[in-house]
Amino acid sequence: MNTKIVIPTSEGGFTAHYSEHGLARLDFPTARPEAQSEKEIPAQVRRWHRLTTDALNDALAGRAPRVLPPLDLSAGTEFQRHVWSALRRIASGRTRSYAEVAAEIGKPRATRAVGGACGANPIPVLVPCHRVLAANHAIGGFGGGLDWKRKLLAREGIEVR
DNA sequence: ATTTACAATATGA
DNA sequence: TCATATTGTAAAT
Repeated sequence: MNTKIVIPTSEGGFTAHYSEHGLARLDFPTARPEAQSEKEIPAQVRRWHRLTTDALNDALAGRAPRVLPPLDLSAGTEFQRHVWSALRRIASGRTRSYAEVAAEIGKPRATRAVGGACGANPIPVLVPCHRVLAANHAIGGFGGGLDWKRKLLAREGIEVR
C-alpha cells in the first residue's frame, strides 16, 4: 500500500513515496509534474509527510533537520543499509570520502561498492549521499545530476574544487 | 552462469 | 601518468 505525495520546495516539487513503514523514497523534481495519486491519504502518512516536508525544507536551507520521518529502507540490501546508516551520521556541513565511509562499515576496501550504494540511495538529501566526496575532495559523481550535488553542498557551506 | 560497468582508491611501474 | 586489484550490485550477454 503506497502513497505518493509531491512536496513543493524552493527548488521544485520533490516526490515523496510512503510505504506502510515510513518514507520509502524521495525523488528530485521532474521536468514534467507527475500525476499525484490522491485517493485517501492515511492520517499516519499525513503525519509523516509533515515531518518530511519540514526536514526537506530545513535541509534545502542548509540546516540540519531536527526530526526525520521514519525511513523505510527495506528495499536495500544489507550492505546498502549499512552504508546508508553511515551516511546519516555525517553532520551537516561535514564531508566524508568514499574510503572513510567504507572503513566505517568495516570494509575498507569496498570504496567502489560504497559508490554503488550511494547511487542506489532512494532518499537523497535526507540521507546525505551528497556529502560524500572523493578522497582528494573532488566532487565525484552524483546519480541525480552533479548540479544538484553542487547546489546541496553549497547550501551547507562546503567548497568543492 | 559470466562479464562488464559504476558516484573510488591505494599501490607499483 | 597509467594499469591494476579490490568490493557489492545491477545490467547486459
